[in-house]
Amino acid sequence: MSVYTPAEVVEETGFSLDTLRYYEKIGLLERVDRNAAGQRRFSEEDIGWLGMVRCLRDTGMPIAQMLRFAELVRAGDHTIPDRIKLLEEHDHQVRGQIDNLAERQRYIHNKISYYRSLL
Amino acid sequence: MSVYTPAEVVEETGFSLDTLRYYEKIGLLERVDRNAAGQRRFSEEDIGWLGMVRCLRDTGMPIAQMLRFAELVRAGDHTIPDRIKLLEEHDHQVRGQIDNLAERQRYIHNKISYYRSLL
DNA sequence: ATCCCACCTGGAGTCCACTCCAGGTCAACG
DNA sequence: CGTTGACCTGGAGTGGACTCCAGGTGGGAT
Repeated sequence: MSVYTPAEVVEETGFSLDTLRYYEKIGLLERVDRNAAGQRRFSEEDIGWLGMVRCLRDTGMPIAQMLRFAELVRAGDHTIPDRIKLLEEHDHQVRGQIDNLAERQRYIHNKISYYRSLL
Repeated sequence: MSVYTPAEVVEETGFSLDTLRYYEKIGLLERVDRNAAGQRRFSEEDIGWLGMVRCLRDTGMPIAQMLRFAELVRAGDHTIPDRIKLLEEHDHQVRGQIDNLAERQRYIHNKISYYRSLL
C-alpha cells in the first residue's frame, strides 16, 4: 500500500496543503495517518476520497453537504441507498446549473451580436 | 417612460432590495433617480441593465469585472469593441464551466452506477 | 388623524471557504 | 555541524458578496 506525502497529494489533487489540513480539521477528510515525526502520510483511499471531494466541490456542493455525504460513507454500506439519493439530487442540481448556464450564454451571444450590429 | 418602485424591481429582477442598494453603492448600478421623498424610482434602462447584471452574475462573473463592464458601457459607444471582447472572454469562461460540469457529472453518474451495483 | 408599511442612510455584521501566521520539529544535504 | 526546507499546530485574518440594523421620513389606506 503506497502512501503519499503532503507535497505529493497537493500535486495529485490540486488542493493546497492548507486546504487539506482544513478539510481534515473539519472532518471532511478523516484523520490522516502520521509518520513517527507526526507528518501526514496519505493513503490511496484518501486520494480516492479527495477525488470525490474535488468533483463535488467543483460542481458547487457546499461543504456542509459534503460533510453529510462523508458521514454516510463512514457509517457503512447500509447507507448506500442514501448516498445514491444524495448524489442523484446533486446530479439534478448540476443539470440545472448546466441548463442555466447554457441559457445565460444565449443571452450573452445575443448581446455580442447586438454589439456587432452597431459596428 | 414608466418607472419602477423598489418593490417592483425586487419582484422583476429577483435581486433583494439590499442587493440593489449595494449595487448602487459600489457603482454597479448608476445612481438611481429619486422621487421628492428621496425614494428610488428605477427606469426601464435600470431594469435592462439589471438583466445584464443578473446574467453576468449567474454565470459567475466577479463584481470587479462587472464594474469594468459597467464603466465601458458608461464611457460611450467607442468602447463597443472592448465590450465585445470582454463578453467573448466571458463566454469562453462559461463554455469552460459547462464542459467542466458535464465532465464532473460523468464522474457522479459512474459513482451512482457503482453504488447501484453494490445493492 | 393615525397608523402602518415601504422607504431612506451609514455602517456594522455574517457566511463561506479558505489562507496566512508564529513558533516549533525533524531529516537530509553540503 | 549548520542550514535549509518540508512539515507540524492552534488560531487569527482575508475576500467576496451580500445582509442586517438602528434610527428616521413620508405617503396612502382606514
